[in-house]
Amino acid sequence: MKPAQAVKALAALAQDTRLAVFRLLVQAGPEGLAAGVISAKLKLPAATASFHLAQLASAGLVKSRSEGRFVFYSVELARMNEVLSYLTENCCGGAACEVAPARARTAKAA
Amino acid sequence: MKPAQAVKALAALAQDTRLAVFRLLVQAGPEGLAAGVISAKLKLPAATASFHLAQLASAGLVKSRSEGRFVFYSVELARMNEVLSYLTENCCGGAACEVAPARARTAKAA
DNA sequence: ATATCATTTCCATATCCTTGGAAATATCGA
DNA sequence: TCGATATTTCCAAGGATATGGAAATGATAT
Repeated sequence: MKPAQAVKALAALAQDTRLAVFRLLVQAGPEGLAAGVISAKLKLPAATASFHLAQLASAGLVKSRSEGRFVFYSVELARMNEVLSYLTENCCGGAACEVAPARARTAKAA
Repeated sequence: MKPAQAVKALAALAQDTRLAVFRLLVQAGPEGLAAGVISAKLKLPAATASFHLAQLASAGLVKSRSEGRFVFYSVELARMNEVLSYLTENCCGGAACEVAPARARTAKAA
């Protein structure tokens, strides 16, 4: 996963409404939820929900499937995994993140 | 970790320059790097680097320590861990995320 | 004290993001 | 076909973020 993709995925999750949508879809499982159900559950105007779902989809974090006039959205766990891997590999000391509870000591450097 | 904090941390990382700064600091290890070194390495104006460092600090992802007229920034791995935990617990099917891997390219694991 | 260097704050600008009503599109049922 | 329902696209505010020059702050050595 390239940094640009990681940034896009992180940005997709870095917003209250979208994070709520994503969490809802995680709970919903593989079948996902219809767009209308999502906007109803989160009390969002349809246009707003649609906008955020499009963002999440564009980041590869959710996928959509049409069923009649409904559009079901569900999470792409594989993508989420890639994001987590990216963060673990690039933004922690590798596996160190699990191990080091971070309590650095003072030192000098140049 | 509350959703609001998670959003803030994710937003801090969801920006090219800041992600680059953070990754640089991860590589730098516990001693961190002086603000000037960071802006030099990433070819950023001092004001810009300072702005992004403040964002990261405000999200709790980095901390700063003054040494003379230098200010060293270093990562807060514990915080990063919290973010990863949050994502794993809330944005995957719990442990399910580990189990459903990406068949795309899982080349570099640690 | 003063010149110098490191960093931050101030501020204006440009750009991107979010929101949601209204119109458009698509599907179903009768 | 018509009318109701589901969802998306269009669009226009309003708000939030990013950028970087310039001034302010803080620290050091001489």
